[in-house]
Amino acid sequence: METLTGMKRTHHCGELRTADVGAEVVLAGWVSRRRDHGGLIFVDMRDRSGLVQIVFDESAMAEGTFHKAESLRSEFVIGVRGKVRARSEETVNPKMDTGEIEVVCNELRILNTSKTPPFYIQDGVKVDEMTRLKYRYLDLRRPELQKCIQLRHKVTMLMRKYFDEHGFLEIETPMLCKSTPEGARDFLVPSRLNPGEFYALPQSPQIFKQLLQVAGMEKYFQIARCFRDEDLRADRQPEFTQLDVEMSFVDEKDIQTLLEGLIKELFEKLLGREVQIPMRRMTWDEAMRRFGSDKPDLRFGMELQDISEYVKGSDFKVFNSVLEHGGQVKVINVEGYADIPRRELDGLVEWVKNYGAKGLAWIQYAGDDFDSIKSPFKKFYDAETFQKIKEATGAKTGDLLLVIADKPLVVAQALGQLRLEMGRRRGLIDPDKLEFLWIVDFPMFEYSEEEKRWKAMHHPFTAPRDEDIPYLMSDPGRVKAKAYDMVLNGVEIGGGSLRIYNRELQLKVFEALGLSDEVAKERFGFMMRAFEYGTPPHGGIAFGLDRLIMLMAKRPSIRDVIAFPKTQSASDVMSEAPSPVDPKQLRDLYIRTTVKSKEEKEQENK
RNA sequence: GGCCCGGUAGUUUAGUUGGUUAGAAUGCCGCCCUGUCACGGCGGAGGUCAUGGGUUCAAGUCCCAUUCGGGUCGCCA
Repeated sequence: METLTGMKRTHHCGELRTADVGAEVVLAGWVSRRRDHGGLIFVDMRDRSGLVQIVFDESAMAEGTFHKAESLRSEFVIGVRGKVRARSEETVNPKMDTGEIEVVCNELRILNTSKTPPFYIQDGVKVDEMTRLKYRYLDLRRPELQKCIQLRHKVTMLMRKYFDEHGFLEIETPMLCKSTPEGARDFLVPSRLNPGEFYALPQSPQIFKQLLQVAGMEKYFQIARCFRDEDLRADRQPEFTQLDVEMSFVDEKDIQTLLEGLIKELFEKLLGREVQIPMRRMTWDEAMRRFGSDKPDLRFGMELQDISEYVKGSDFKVFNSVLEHGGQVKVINVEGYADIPRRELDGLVEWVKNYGAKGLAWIQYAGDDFDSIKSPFKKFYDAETFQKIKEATGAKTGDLLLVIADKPLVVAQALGQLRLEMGRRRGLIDPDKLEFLWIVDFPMFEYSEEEKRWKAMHHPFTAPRDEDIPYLMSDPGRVKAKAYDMVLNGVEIGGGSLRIYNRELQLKVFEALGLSDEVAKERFGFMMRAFEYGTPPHGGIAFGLDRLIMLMAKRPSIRDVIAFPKTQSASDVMSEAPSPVDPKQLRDLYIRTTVKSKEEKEQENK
């Protein structure tokens, strides 16, 4: 094994160009590929800047050096001293950034060898994700993942600069916190010094950032790690990072404008994409009505339309019963798809059931006359009704209406999802578009059927609209909150609100949520005490950093922009966390487990 | 917790109604090769068919359970 002593790196591989021809350079990096022609060996050498071709010419170098070059294998770590040379016209490689030059080696040091890697270190490799995760440090060598991690760095650097320039202080908040079971499940941390008691890892720094406003910090931000012990998704990890912001003496507009400015800078400076500000705003009610979602994807139309008034009062029992019970009948128009295969329709009927709908109907306007219209409820209505629906929805001959009848929330959910699915299937979604918007006027509460009580839609510190305060107890469903989400292409990337800063109002909201004085005091007493000492009006927002970077990098999974992500079962296949611990560790923590270990279960099965 | 998809050389995979020695590509190893860039030529090694059980004369293939990975519903204030 050799060292770098006396060999100081002068350049990075990927940055060499024709302008460097003639220069004596020293490079360090990995062997990406080796092409051995006998007396002539080419090596594609890689560092984080890219690739460059190194030439080893037997006739033009020391015998020992050439011999060493023959022993090179994939992912060996090497140091190369050599001269940059222009390639002759026929040997230029237009596919490489450095393809017009090559480096003729005159000194080679093998700094480390490598086992043959389990997969190519190359973009676009088709490898099982588990293998990639097990060898994450190799996967991360691939240029496309290097770019993701580099982008992430640039994003956080720019965020820090932006907030610093706007007078914000970056302040760290504790990782060991008080557990507040309202909301997501907490990760718990046992306390050795306080037997039987537990900390929780923060689901977000929410309470602390509000207390920092009480503390007079006025403008706070943090790039904060958060933890939620819930099931994972392609865009959800048990630990994730959020850009957390809170400020005093502001209104919604101030916060939205600040964040619009940040997003604009991020997309323009890092991606060269223009962002129009101010962004459009849409109320939650409108978004649900038109798109069936509180995070509508505005890259295409196909809006939900209500046809209840045209189909009511017929002999069709399904619609009647829905309409009599406060439901609605809504449609989306899949343009030009009246000739949808019956098999696909049947598939969609099953598909919508995943989203709570009991079924799906349709109208196929296959031709201009009544005879050519196909619909499962055709026999219950006359030609005029179908004509009216056609006009009201703006459907044309050749179009397909997909119909869902149910309670408004179910219609929104199922038809909203169906809209997205049909948008994808029909290729209506332009992947290059950027459609930002703010969703505002969220409901303050949503009713939990499971728990038979009202729950905070955002969180219990969100301020209700002033005019709705009288209805907090009498009609919680009509209370709207001073809350807002930023949505990009159908993905919620950030959300925030103005907070309650009045102690009495906060207690009232706790009451509306069914938290008894005692429970509220036990969980949030320290916050209520703080609120007795001059809390400024304040509000803030949090952005999902991982999700934002995933979208910026156009990656299908959040895992691609996190250096060491977890699998869907929240484990790390590389380090094999979580794992059983030594019984002594548990004794120190006064913890006795009743769960059988994996090993014990295996023994039992045998 | 529910539903769906998947696990076959290092990697990506083929494998028919259950039937001979599980086939290919790539990677790997050896030899040859001075202009390749997915270099080429010749030769070679490499398989717990995820695990356990069952059906059968016979299981990669059929059945059950488990496990791991992925997607999703619930969940995610």
